Amino acid sequence: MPIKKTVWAVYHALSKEYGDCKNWWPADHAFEVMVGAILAQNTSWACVEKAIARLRERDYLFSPDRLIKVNRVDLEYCLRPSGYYRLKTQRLLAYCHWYLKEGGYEALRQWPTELLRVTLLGVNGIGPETADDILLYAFKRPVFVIDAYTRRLGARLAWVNGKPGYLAWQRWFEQALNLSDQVLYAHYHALIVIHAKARCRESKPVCDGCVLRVKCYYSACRKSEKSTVEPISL
DNA sequence: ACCCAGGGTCATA
DNA sequence: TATGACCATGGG
Repeated sequence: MPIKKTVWAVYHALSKEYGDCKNWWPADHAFEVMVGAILAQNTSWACVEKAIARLRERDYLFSPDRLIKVNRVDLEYCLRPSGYYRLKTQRLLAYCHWYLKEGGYEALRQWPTELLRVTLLGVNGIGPETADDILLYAFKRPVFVIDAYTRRLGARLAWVNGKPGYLAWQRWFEQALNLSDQVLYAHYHALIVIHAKARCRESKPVCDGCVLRVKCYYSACRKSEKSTVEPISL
């Protein structure tokens, strides 16, 4: 089987296992997605939800102009459960100021994806993955999100060689799928994360009569073991 | 007591 | 350009 076809095989297998992942990124509106994307940096979603709950209780989530007026200590208190709370308070405020300056969702939704992406990257605290989370789940743009799980999956299936950078990973997935589709990308990313968190121990066949298997990629390999990890045979 | 989380920035070499 | 320190709380 051609390597790139296996990308579709994995998608179909995971899709069969976990369904359509409807509303995997829970949020009432686009701005809430953006807040979640910043809070989720290197943090488990359960912790993010606690912070979101605190924000929602105080009715801070509805709009950025509400958020920037909040007392800083109060905002830090809300974000505490999500970790890096001082840092994330800073980042969230920086993001809100940029967002308002540019005219909010109705204005930004008109921007072409590439311009929106580079501008997002210019906001302090917004890196490539956070920017793509926002583009994909808030602005509904067809960008494939690359996170740690995606890299591990790609590495363990020997889809890639060496250590490509973020954009190279992204290009690889988008070209392998050969279909620029926001719904597909959102679904695939959700499936990768859900399957990782399931901590599936046993290798399992991805399709009938196909030797492709997916091992657990929840945690990173220890440095001492890195050289011993075998790529899954195809 | 570890290890890890739906990362990003900044200082060094 | 490529590592490393740092950010910080919470769950397994």
